[in-house]
Amino acid sequence: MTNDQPAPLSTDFFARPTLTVARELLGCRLVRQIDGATLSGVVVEAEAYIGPTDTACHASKGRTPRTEVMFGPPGRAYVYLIYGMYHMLNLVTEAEDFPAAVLIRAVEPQTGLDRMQARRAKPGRPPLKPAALTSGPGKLCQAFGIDLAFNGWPVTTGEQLWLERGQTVPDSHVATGPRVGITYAAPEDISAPWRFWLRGNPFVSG
DNA sequence: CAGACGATTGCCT
DNA sequence: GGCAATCGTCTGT
Repeated sequence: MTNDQPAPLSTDFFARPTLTVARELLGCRLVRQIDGATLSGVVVEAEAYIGPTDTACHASKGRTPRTEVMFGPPGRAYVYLIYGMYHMLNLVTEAEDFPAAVLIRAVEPQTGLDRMQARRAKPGRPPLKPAALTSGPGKLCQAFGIDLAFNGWPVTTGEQLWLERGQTVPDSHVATGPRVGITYAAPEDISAPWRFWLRGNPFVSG
């Protein structure tokens, strides 16, 4: 039978080197089904966190209840709470028992912007501009309704939360640089160019 | 069990 | 540009 719907990215997609996955996630669509609506956005910024020797990676401090998901099979979500208020969405990569993940830092909203607006709105404040809806890891989780309930969620089944291959992004459109907010890490990890984004895209967190 | 802190955000000066 | 918000997780007593 024919099927016009794009398939969710598979386990094989995530079971590769984390830098490769982070780079190739650019241009892919993040899709969320919630309250009978479909929200989606194109990934425009992502960061790689790679294994036990990467001191910026949570799992470098060992296997704990929180980091357990990163030691598990690829293609699952690693979601955690930061500063008591914001959720971060990561996708587990590489082989089982090698703890690594890609942090989705920003998406360009495509569908369901009104729902995102409603989720992000603050009482007594003017409506947010589209560029403010999902231009940060905490923002996009709030806009997409992603919280700790999704920790460990398989993003390869096409239910509730998944990714789809999008338009191929040429290397000339990709910029790389150091990761954001990891001042506690070792100098060589702070300077590693493991952040990827679409050059000039206004939805990048900056 | 107390205490420190964080892969952020948004309000305030 | 400074800084408070707010809580799960981890460390050390």
